[in-house]
Amino acid sequence: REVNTGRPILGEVPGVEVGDEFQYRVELAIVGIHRLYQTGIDSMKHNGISVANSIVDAGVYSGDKHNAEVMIYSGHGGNIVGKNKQPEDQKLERGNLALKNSISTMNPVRVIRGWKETNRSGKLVTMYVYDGLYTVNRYWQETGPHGKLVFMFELRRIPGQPKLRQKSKI
Amino acid sequence: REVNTGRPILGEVPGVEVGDEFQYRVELAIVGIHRLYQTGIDSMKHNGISVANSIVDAGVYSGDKHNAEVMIYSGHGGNIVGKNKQPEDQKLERGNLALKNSISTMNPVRVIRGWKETNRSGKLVTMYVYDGLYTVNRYWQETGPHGKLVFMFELRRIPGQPKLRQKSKI
DNA sequence: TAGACGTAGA
DNA sequence: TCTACGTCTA
Repeated sequence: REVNTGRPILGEVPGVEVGDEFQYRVELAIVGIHRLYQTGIDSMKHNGISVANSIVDAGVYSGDKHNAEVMIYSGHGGNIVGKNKQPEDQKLERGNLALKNSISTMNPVRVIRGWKETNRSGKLVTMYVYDGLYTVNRYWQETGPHGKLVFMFELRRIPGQPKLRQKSKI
Repeated sequence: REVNTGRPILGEVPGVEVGDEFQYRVELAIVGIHRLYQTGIDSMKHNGISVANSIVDAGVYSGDKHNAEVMIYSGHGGNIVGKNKQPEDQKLERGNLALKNSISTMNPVRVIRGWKETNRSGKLVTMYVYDGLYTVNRYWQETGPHGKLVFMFELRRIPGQPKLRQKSKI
């Protein structure tokens, strides 16, 4: 089967339900809930402007927080993670701009959460779970640990969706 | 299905035949003919020394040549491809050392060849084909276009294998 | 911890 | 052309 069948989707993706788990980013791309292999913020043109349609929160940025209703998500860029790169202020472009635009358009954003766990082979694997639809409430800038500006986005889970309950481990 | 079931294999991999085609590097890892996602040279310990068990020739290095019987393959390291990196002399380590060791052990090395083609959707995709088993005959150093030393390996296809004939396009 | 002939989308 | 919360082995 080909990766990325069809156009990017805003909102619910047919056949994918809250709580569905995946092991690889490529699976997210195949089922269509997040097309990008590495990038955390996926975006698309909607009525002429770029809006976010999905994000992956792999829990790698210290500023990120997640509870049942509200999550705080860091923008990308500025090489926060990168090794031998100089950190820079994040810019309001690409995914960051898309997330900002989604505040006014109030479009649903799919949220996928990732975490690490040890499978029965004793191997550390990354797991991803589809958390459901969120809207973006607001954004601001913070100074990161490296002294450079980082965008922060607050998202709120759209009410009425099934509660997220992790399936049995492996 | 998990990536990398079992231990690395030297020589033929059950279920994989000359001419079998793949679209993604991850598929090579899954079937077990080349475990590494990006690295061109896969190696393993055999009788205590590191030998090469498979290589992927994606045709990206100008020094590489391939005909029906003999192929010339560049070593890795030195950031030949990298963008904003300074090129360096390649070192006789990792995959380069493994390929050199395979000269004296005369162990079979699986060769996978890659190329780019346009599918019917008009999208440029990379394809890989399993070419069969080779032995490493000799190696030497050359000065690359960037003025740094590059290892070159000459491999010869083991006789008696089916001829490689590409399957029909898509 | 770092390296590697990856991938797709902007 | 370049970015990106990848993913593996050593």
